[in-house]
Amino acid sequence: MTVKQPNLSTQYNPKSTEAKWQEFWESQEIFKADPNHDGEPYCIVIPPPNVTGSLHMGHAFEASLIDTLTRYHRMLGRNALWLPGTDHASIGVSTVLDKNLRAEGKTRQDLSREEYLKRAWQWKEESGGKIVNQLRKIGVSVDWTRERFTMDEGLSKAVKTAFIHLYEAGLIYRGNYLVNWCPASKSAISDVEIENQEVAGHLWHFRYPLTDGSGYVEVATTRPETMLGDTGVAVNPADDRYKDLIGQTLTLPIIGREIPIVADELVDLEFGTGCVKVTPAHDPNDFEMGQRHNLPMINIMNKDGTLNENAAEFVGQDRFVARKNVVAKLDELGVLVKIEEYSHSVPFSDRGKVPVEPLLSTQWFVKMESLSSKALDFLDNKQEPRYIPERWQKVYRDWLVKIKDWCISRQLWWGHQIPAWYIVSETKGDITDNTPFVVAHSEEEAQEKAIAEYGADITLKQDPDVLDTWFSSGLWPFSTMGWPDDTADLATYYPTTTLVTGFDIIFFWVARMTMMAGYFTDQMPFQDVYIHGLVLDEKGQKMSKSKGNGIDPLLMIDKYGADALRFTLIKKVAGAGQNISFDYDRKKEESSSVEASRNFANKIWNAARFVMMNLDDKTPQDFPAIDAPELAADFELCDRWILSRFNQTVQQTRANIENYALGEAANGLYEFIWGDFCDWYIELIKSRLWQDATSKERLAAQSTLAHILDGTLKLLHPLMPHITEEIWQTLTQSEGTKTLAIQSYPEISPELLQPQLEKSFELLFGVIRTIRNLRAEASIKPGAKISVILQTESTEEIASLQPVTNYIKGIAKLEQLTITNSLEEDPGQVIVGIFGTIQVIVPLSGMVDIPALRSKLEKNLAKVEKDLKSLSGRLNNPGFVNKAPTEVIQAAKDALAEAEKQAEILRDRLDRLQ
RNA sequence: GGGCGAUUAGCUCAGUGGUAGAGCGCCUGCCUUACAAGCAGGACGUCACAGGUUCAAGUCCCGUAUCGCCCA
Repeated sequence: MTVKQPNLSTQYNPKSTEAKWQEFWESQEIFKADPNHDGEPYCIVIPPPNVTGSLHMGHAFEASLIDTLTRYHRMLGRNALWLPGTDHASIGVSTVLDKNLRAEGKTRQDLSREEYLKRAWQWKEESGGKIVNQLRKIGVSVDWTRERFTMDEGLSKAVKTAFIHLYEAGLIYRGNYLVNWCPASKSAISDVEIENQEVAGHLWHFRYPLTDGSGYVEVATTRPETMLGDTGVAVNPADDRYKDLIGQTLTLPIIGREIPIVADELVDLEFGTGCVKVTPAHDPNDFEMGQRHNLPMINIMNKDGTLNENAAEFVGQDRFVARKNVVAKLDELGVLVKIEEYSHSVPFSDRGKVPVEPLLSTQWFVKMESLSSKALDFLDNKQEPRYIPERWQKVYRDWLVKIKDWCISRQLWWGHQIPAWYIVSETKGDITDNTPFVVAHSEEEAQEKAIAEYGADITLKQDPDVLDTWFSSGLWPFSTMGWPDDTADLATYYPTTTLVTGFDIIFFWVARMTMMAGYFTDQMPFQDVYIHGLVLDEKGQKMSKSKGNGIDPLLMIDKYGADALRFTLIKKVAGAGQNISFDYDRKKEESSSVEASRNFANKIWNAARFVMMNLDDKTPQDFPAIDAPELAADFELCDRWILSRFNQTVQQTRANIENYALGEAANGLYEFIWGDFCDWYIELIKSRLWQDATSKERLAAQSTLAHILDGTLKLLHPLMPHITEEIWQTLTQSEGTKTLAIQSYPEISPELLQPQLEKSFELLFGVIRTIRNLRAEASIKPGAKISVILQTESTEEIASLQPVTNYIKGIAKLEQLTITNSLEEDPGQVIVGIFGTIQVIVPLSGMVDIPALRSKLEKNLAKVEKDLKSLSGRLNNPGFVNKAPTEVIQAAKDALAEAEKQAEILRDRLDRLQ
C-alpha cells in the first residue's frame, strides 16, 4: 500500500490557512459579480456598519449568516452579489470627534467646517479600514469592487436627488415645530433616536391662583422649571371637580402671566390632582393641546440646555440648576404644596445619553403619510417584504401605521449638507425662519434658480445643517447600485433578494428603506427580511461600549479560527430571531462553544487526512463515479449506508438553508460528519483499506470515501469556507487552479436513499454499543478479544445482522460471533445485555460479578415494566384505540410486544442467575 | 398601561401533538497505526406554576409568576 502523506499536521492551523484563502479568493476576484452572468440573481446588500470604531460580535454574527446564505446560493449557480460598505454615522462620528476635541480643550466651533471635516474623513479612513480588515478576517465573500460608503460621490448624488424629488413633490418641508433636542450633540434628533428610561424622580405640586382671587388650582409636574413657559392649565371636560373653572384664568407665579384654564380630553383624571400645567413649547402632549386651544408657545430654553430671556431671573442657568432654583422660589412664594417621590419615564438621547429636551425649532421634515401608506400597500396586498420569523412583520406594520413626520435635519457638520440655498441678501447673511430658499443639486444650479425667481442681485448661503444618516441609509439598496442612473447592476440585482438584519433597526432602517424604495423605485427593496437576534454576553446582557462587556470577534478568530467562530454563531441561531448568549470566560478570554467548533474543525481535518492517506495519491475524479456500473457489485452495505446518510444530509441541509434554519443546517452537518462519517463509516472501512492495493473491494471503499469527502466539503463550505477550501484543494490536487467556492452544491440522488438499510444499521450500532457497554462494565481490557452470542427470535433481525457480522466482529473486537434464534444452554458463566429483543451474551468463565449483573438486570427490568404499564394503559384505553391514527396504534403495539419480550428475557436471565 | 418573547440536564440551548435531545461540564476506562483539540462507556429531567382542550400536551388554549425586549 502506498501511503501518501500529504504534508498535513495532526492539528489544523486556522491562522495561516484562513489568511491564504482570503487572499486567494480576493486576488482571483472570485466574488466579483457580473450582471451578464446567466444565473438567476441573488443579492444581499450589507447592513452598512457605522464607521465609529470597529465591528463587534453582533456584526460577526450577521456577517456569518449573510456569508453562508450568499455562498450557498453562489454554489447553486445563482448570480450572487454580496455588496459591502459602510455608513458615515453622522451623530456617532461627531460624538467621537467632539470628545477628542474636548480632550484638546477645544470645541467644534474653534475649527472651521473644512478643518473639522478633514478630521472626520481621517477618522472615517481609520475606522473604515479597521472594519474592512475585520470583515476580511471573518472570510466574507463580498464583492470588494462594489464597496460603497454613504458619503461616496455616487451615494451623495442619490441623496441630493432623493431630497430634491421629495421636496418638489411637497413631501419635504421646513418648519418650526417641537423636536427632540439633544443638548449633548446640540442637534435635533428623530423620534426613533430617543430611548425612554425609567427614572426615580419627584412630582412637585404647586398652586396657581385664580386671577379673580377666588381661590387656586393645584397642578403637579415632574419638570417644575418648565412652569416658566406655561401658557395654560388643562382639566378633563368630564372632571366634575373643575367644571366651573373652565374658561377662568390663573396668574402664573413668578412670571405673573395670565393663563386660561382649558378643557382637554387628553388630561388623565387620575394623574396628580387632575389639573395639568400646559407648556406647549416644551412637551409633545402640551404642544398638541396648545394647538387645539390656541395657547401661545413660549420657549424658555437655549439650545445648550440653559434658560433664555423668557425665564425671568433664571436666565442663563442650566435646566437642572434652574429646576432647583424655581422650586425654591415657588416655596418662598408659598405656592409649593408638596414633593412626592415619583418614578417616571424620561426620554434620553440614544447617542448623547442625556435627557432629551423637547424644543421648538425650525427643522426639515419628511411628510410620512403617503410614503408609509405605500409601504403598507405592498405589505397588505402583496405580502412584501416577507419577514422571517413572521412575527416581526407585525412590529413593522404597527410602526408604519402610527408613523409621524420625520425630522431629518441635524445641526452637525459631518454628513450630507442639506441641498438648500437661502437668499440672504436681505438678512445680512443670516438665515431666519422666513428666509427664502431654493433647493438644487449644486450651488450653480441654486444660483440659476434663485436668479430666475429673485433677480440677479442676490447672495446665497447653503443650509449649514446635514441630513439624518438614515436618510442616506434608506436609499442604500438602490443607491449602492447606481441609482438615480439606470445601471446594469440595478437592472440585474435590484430588488435585492434578502435583507439580513437585527430587530433593533426595523424602524430606523428597514422601514425607511421600504418607504424610500416604494416611492423611488415602485418596488420593495428586498423579497425577504431575515431578522436575527442580538449577541448577548455570557451573563445574557446586551453588549455595549459603556458597559465594556463586548467580546472582540478578532480575539476569538485569533484563538480558534474564523471558521470556528462562524460555525458557533450559526449553530446558535436555530431559534431564529432570538437573542443568543455567547458563553465566555472573561478572565481566560476563552469560549467553550467556540472551542467546541474549533474541535469540530480539527475533527474534519483529521478525517480528511485519513481519507487522503488512503487514496493512493488519487483525486476524487480518478475514481469511478459513484453510479458507475463497474462499482455497483463491489459496494458493501456500509458504503450504501453512508451514501444514504449523505443524501439525507444533502436534502436536509438544502431545505434548512432555504428556510433560513441555518442553525439546524449546522447541527445536521455536525452530526453527519462527526457521527455517521467519522465514528462509524471510517471505522467500518478500515479493514478493507488495509487489503492489497488491487482489490476491487478496496477500490469501492476508496471511491465512496473520496465521493463523500468531496461532497461533504461542498455541503459545509458556506458555513466553514476556509478549512473546506484548504482540504478540497489538497484532495483534488488543484493547487489554486480552481476554487471550492464556485463548485456546484451537492444535489440529492433519491435512488441512493435507503431508509430500510439505515434502520438495519441502527440495529447494528445498538448491538455494538451493547457489547461495548458490557465490556466496560465487566472491565474487560479494550484490546482483549472476546466471544459474543447474539440471540433473537426475530428472523428479520437475524436477516439484518447476518450480513454485518464482520462489522460487529471488527469494531467490537470479537474473536467469535454467533447469531442464533434458539437459546441454548449458557456456555458457563455469562454476562448479558439486551438491545431491543436481542440478547447480547458474553461468556466469561469464572469472571462474572454476579451481584453487579443482577442489579443491572433488575434495573433494566424495572424500566421495562414501567414502559409496559404505560403502553398497555394506552392500548386498553378505548379512546386511544378508536381515535389515534393506525400508525401510532401499531407503533404502540410493536413497542408493547417488544417490551413484553424484553421483560421475558430479563426474567429468564435473572432466573438463571439463581 | 399595551404588545412581543423566554422559562427544558450543573451551563448554553435544540425539540415538527404520539414514551425527553445535543454540545460543554461531571464520573469511569483507554496515548487502539486519522484525530488526547481524541476514543469508548456512564450518571444527570416534576420540560416555571396552575387549569383547560385532546385518546394523547414540553408542544395547542386560558391564567399566574419570574426574566428580557419594544411601544406609550
